Amino acid sequence: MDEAERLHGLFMDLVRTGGLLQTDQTIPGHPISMSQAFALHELDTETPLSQRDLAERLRLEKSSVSRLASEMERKGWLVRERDPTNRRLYRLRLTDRGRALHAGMRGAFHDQYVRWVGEMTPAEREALVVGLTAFIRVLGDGPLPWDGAGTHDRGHDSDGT
Amino acid sequence: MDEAERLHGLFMDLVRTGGLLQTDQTIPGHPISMSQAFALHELDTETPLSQRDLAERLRLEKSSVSRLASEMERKGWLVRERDPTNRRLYRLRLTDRGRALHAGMRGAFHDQYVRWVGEMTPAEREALVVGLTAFIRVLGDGPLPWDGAGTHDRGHDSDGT
DNA sequence: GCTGATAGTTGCAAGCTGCAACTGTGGGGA
DNA sequence: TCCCCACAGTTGCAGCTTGCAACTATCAGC
Repeated sequence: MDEAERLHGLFMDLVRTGGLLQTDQTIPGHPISMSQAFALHELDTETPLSQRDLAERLRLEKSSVSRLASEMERKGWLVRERDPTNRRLYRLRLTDRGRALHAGMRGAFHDQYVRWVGEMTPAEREALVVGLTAFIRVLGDGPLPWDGAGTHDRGHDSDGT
Repeated sequence: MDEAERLHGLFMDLVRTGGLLQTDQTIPGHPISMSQAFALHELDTETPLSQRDLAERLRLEKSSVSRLASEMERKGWLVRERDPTNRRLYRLRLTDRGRALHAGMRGAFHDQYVRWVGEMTPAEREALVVGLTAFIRVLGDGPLPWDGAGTHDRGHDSDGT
């Protein structure tokens, strides 16, 4: 079996074991969706992003991000102030509350990560970091297979409709 | 920065770069959802599973799997025959068509995996396989942080409702 | 035969997403 | 200066998937 094959299996397992199919992923104790959590992560920096920027990073449609940001603002996790230089743009900035939430989440996850890391050998840890880093680098280069990058029109219609 | 911290960042990147936030993930050329694709993967074995089994592996609610299986049957990818020994159970079996679809998908992905693997050094490839294998092993042991495993009732309501 | 457990189904509501159409702002050319 | 186009963001709409709860069917044990 070649390495590509093995990777395929590994990722299937990862998604399966990680329960990544569920759509309601929330963080224990926090009524927050996956997207919101990632937005928190992306926005917890010095330089404020625009919604367009955020959409790009999250790989979401601008309208989704619009709603996302709106909801997060409603919850008091961020503020949307217009960029004085270009009033078309928003400058999304986390509030203290937003940063605190992010920190809390990080903490909660940290424990879990420590537990996981603790169950791996040093060699495995090292391998995971190295391998994953490389993989993400490679991932970022080309288009993704599920981005419709390829053949949305190949002949064989395997559907039974 | 400790290793847990680094892992956290890596997984954030993985989800982000992998575009795992989108919900409409489909395979190019095949009108198939993520869950269906994984079901195909799980069912493409010798021993037929019951819907309950499939639900467990996919970490989905039985009702979701019921609909999933029903839809896949409608598309002609599998048949649901009752287990003669226990007629409460279904025995989900892929049809030839279902297996062919799975094989086609594997093929399509294979190309992508080969491309990815091709852009990594042998050491990185090896590391990814080793690290990911270990991680999945560890993942499978304990509960997942987003399974509501913990505190759905901790005091501090960070929500602003 | 009755009771309780288990597998699966269905009604219902919720959440998130993309697309298309629309508003508001900014920049450049006539 | 005025007009037209590009770009950021918003909203209406429909689609898809999910979980929960209530219900049916089957089976096992008393």
